[in-house]
Amino acid sequence: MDTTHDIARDQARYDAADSEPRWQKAWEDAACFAAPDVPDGTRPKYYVLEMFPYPSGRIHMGHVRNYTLGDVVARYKRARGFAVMHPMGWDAFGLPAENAARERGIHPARWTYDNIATMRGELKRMGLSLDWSREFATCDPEYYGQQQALFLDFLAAGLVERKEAFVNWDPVDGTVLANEQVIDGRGWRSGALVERKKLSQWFFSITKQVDDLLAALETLDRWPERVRLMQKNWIGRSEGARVRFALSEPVAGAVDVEVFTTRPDTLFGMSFLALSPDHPVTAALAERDPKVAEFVAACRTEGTTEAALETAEKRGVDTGVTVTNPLNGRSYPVWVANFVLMEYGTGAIFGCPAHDQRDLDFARKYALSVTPVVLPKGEDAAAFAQYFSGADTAFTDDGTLINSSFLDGLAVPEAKRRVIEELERLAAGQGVVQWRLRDWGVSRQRYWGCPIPVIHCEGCGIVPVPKADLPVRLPDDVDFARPGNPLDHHPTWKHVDCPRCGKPARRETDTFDTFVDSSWYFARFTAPRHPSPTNRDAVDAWLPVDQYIGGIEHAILHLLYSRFFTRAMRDTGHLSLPSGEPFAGLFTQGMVKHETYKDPDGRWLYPTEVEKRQDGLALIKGTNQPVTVGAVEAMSKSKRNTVDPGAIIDRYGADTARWFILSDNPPERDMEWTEAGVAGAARFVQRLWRLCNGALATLPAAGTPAPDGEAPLRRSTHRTIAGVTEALEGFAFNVAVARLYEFANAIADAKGDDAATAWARREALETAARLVAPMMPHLAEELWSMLRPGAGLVAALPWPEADATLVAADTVTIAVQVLGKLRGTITVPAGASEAEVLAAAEAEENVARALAGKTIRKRIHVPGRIVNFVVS
RNA sequence: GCGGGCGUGGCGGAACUGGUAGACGCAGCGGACUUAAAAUCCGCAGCCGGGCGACCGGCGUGUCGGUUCGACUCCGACCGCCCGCACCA
Repeated sequence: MDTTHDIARDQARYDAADSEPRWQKAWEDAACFAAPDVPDGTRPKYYVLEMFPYPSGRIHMGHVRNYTLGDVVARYKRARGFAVMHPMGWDAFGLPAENAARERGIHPARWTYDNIATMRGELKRMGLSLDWSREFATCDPEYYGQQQALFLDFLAAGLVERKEAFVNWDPVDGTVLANEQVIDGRGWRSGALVERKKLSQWFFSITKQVDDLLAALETLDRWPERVRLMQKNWIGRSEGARVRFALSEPVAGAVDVEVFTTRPDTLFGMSFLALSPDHPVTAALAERDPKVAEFVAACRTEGTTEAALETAEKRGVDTGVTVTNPLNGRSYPVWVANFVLMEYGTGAIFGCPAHDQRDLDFARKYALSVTPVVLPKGEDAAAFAQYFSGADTAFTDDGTLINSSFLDGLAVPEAKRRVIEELERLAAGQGVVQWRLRDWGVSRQRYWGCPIPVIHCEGCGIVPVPKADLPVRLPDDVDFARPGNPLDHHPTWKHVDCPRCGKPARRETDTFDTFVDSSWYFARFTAPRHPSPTNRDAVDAWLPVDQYIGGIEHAILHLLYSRFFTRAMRDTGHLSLPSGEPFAGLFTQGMVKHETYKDPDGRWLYPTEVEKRQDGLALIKGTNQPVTVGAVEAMSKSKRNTVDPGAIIDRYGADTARWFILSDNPPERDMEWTEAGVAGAARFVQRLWRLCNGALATLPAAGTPAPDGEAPLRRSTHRTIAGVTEALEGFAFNVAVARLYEFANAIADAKGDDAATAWARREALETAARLVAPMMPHLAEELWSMLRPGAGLVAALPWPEADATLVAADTVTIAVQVLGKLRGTITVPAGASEAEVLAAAEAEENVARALAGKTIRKRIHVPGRIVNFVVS
């Protein structure tokens, strides 16, 4: 290799490894990204937030994508004159830290804070314009202590309840399992069959706000439609009626059974009543009827896995008891059925097989009666009755009521109204709105979470920890060798005196669901060290978050809980936020995917282990062993199709990684990470730098007034400003990238060395530096410092303004069609009259040929766009 | 089953409010530079047909139909893929 040649080459290259840390330091020294505690009002505020990471150990490409998107927005908005809040922190409580403690003997706190240190370093290398002074981790006592204060206020305000609820109990490990730790009905670690166990737990009363949480979805016009839909479905509002059916004999004190139905209009088509296996009346019946008891026990043992639930056949058992339908006074059998859920409605239904598919399946199986009461439009009553003698498909649409006494002849909606009136008159039921959403259970029997600040006293009951005693800190000396919750078997921690009566009492040993931690962190960022949960001046000035960015996997729970929290915080005086909505704008980014590779033995290979040859064949690096190239899938450790962001930054620099991630496709879609794509991005970084470096010697001095003469490059410059601006405003980052590629081509093509072109070249290069800045901030600074030494940082510059007269074309190219088919184009002055345009169009050679011998019937002219001749 | 989204070259994708489909990039091909390679630069490139050629014609945005002077864009039906929810009464 020719060494001198190589050095010459290296000197003419942009060195990201040298440049990027330099500019990161320059931004830090100038405190470019520090947000004011309270915006001073001279500039509008803009709060950009990306979902904060769980400190799992290393950052991954999903983080890189997420934080790059947010950083583009933050830098762009800052340049547009906004006071920008762009903070970062850590969602630091959670199970993996406890697993590390159990598996490797590392304390959860140590593991977590070590990971945070690593990941903070990785994020800093990306050159993100974050205000690091606001950083916190949710496991900082300073943070979770304020969370405990919030909880106490919620408790006092009646937004918290204590109720019994089922948990997944692992009898071998003696521990509660999260749903994802239950695999095929067994504990993931012990393999023991998981039991449903009832425990007293804390609940946030999210259902108290359900109306507003649903209605306000309509106002979130900067949220993706599908997220709003998912929330809407999750909340699940349905209108119907509760109806009480008198039991033929009292059962354990109960004289009737209440059902919920959305189809009270079909009450005359009733065939049976079905109870959930978990219904209290079922429990009472089971005590005296072994058949019922046996059936209930059978339901308990299956039904745990979702797959089993889906495919489970409808089964039931007749209890021998009957109920009376309040409308017609007839008796119907009471069954216990496996498909009736205790968690929804009243845990009991009335069965109308003709108009509900599940009820029909059930009725056919047990030969129960089927009476049609809603006649489809245009159907003959007798024929319809005949149909139901054997049909397996229920009729669930609208129609006209039949066989229904006073409802006969009414349409379904009317019949519903009428029957509810009647039920209310009879005091046998009432119209109700039913919700699918249930209260949010927040108790977790775990160590690494925020302690729930209450004390259980035998005499006083549940006593809140006085605020002066907050935070209730997690003890450090915990034993993970024993199964179960370390807080529960800690020798001293839970033993405290009751704050009310002073007698020995017991601390709550449950900790909060980690979704609680992430439900208000965006508010805490506005005053992260404040001695109460929020500083009203700061939080009211900064909220709502103007642009929230993260993965679709949080579309329901995290966002819904946060929406609940801001409302609850408003009710308890911690913020005002009139809309109640924490996130005015939401953007959900797609996943980062990569090809998968396997060696001849079927083992997964990392992309770094694979070499792709020119002919497309893939081999294991350094060998001749063939590699099987598999599908492009979401990056995952198990499939080893991951690319380490650190390695990419080492090799190419952060700007290249950012640029590639933005350029590949629209940010809401899944992207494929490819080596060729990164290399292409790296090429552009060099090209832009070379374009600038190569032109430096010929540029006029900075600030020279524009000389006389035309330079077409100026039009490119100002059109690019307009184009990139429009693209960034619309989150079309891939389009912004394309405009900048075009611009680089235009700069390279403008070869003239006259004064006007040289001046335009400086303007173009300076503009390019500023327009790439949101996406490639380090390169932007480097270019700017070459073009304007000593002129400060791009990060502090306003966004370039497009000159409207240069954006507007002086000539326009107009397509000319004959009968809608393109026959040619003409170029005319921008202000040309219609007559001139039409004349030029008819004169165009190819158009003239197409028009020859035809009669023009109509001339359509859309100024600046098109001419179309209709001929015959 | 219910709800939602998406179908454009070899690939990712672009296209304002219905107005030149395929911008830009990746991969590819040809050329220049080089002893050679890398890097870089210049050029070609939807498909089919015709012409030595500048070019010309036809077809073309999942399929079929409709509205319109004109449809990737609007409407209807269908096909395919993806996502969410799901025994919710």
